[in-house]
Amino acid sequence: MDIDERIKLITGVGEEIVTPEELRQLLEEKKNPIAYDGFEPSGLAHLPFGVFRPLLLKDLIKAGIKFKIWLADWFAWINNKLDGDLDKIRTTADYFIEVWKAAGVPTNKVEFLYASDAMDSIEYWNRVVRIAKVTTVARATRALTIMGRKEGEMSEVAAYFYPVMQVSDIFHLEADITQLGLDQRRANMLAREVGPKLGFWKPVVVSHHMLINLEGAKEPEGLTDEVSRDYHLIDTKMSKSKPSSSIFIHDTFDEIRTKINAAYCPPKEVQGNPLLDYAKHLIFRAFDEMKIERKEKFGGDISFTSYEELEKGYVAGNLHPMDLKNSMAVYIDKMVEPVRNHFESKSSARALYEQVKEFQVTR
RNA sequence: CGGGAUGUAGCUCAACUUGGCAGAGCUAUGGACUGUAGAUCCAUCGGUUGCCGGUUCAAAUCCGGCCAUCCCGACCA
Repeated sequence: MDIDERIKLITGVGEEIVTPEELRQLLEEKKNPIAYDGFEPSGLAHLPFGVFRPLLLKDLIKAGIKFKIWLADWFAWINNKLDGDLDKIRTTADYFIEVWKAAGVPTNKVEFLYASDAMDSIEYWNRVVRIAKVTTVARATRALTIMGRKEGEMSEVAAYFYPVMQVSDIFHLEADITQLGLDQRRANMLAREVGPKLGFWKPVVVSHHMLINLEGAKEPEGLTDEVSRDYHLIDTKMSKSKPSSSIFIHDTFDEIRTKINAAYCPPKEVQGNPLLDYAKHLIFRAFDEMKIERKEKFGGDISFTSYEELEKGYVAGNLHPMDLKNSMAVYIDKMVEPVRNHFESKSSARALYEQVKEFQVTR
């Protein structure tokens, strides 16, 4: 595969790439550059994690990327996920791996690493301190939004370890590319700034889209300061901790249909519309065509072969929200089904699922 | 260790001074209106008033003790 093809694949994954020029240069230098994404093992797997992420990964692997999955157990601990109980977090990490296997992630091409395995390394902490020493308190404070919490929710000094440790991870994992969600932008930018100062490299940042939650992004473009934009993203993204506005890989077809039906979906409007968001980032990434069945009185069946075509039809009013919803439930169910089934049929997977589900309830 | 403040519905808070059926807003749920959702209107759910005891016919309210959180100070560095 030539460089242009590889770039095309990676560009398709990145909603933002810093910088495209550096990406090209990297691909020219390395046949198999290393990329990573980190996850706090917290609750049950939802669409962004169990469906979307594996889809992106498929293209990255195709492009020759060597991918490292960072199970950020210590980070979940710092962030008080699952009562800050490291045992529960470790169990959830194992469940996460199981989700990915079920989702068809080739485990021979992806490396799973636990953060806690690196924590007894003096080099790691030496690096953390060096990063902390070239980072101002103000800068670290701004980066705290990567924890997905707002200012009032954080009161522990431990939070300040989070961004510097995350930057340290990048160099620990020897990542040429940081391929995380757009909400992790601040840590990655910090790494680019700090890397060269400390004799490391400047990672290329390929940030993927954040799927929006079922309630939609209703706020009318608060173009104010950067922090409130971060907050807006935190409020808008599909989050495991807000079950009512998320779809999980364990949801039955009926549950999916009910949730989709209750989703925010203003007619003819694209901005902040979760249904259009899923069509673009899930359906057309996985399928070549989206078929929509309608009764004759509503215009009869219709089919779209690209997102652009669908969006055009929606804006023009040729596609009613309810028809889109009905079809969406079927397609999402199709995507979730293999993962859901895996946890139904394989007993060891089911046991993990049951445990993690318990953690949710206890919370 | 000491001083102060706070603790009431899932969330934000009223009611405490002067004891008398524990309330509002938001959220949630259900209807109305829309061929979805949202918005709007209507209705409903929601409570061991942090815990234990005391005074009283009657305690969220007054008194005592305890617990938790926050602020300030001291001790120790």
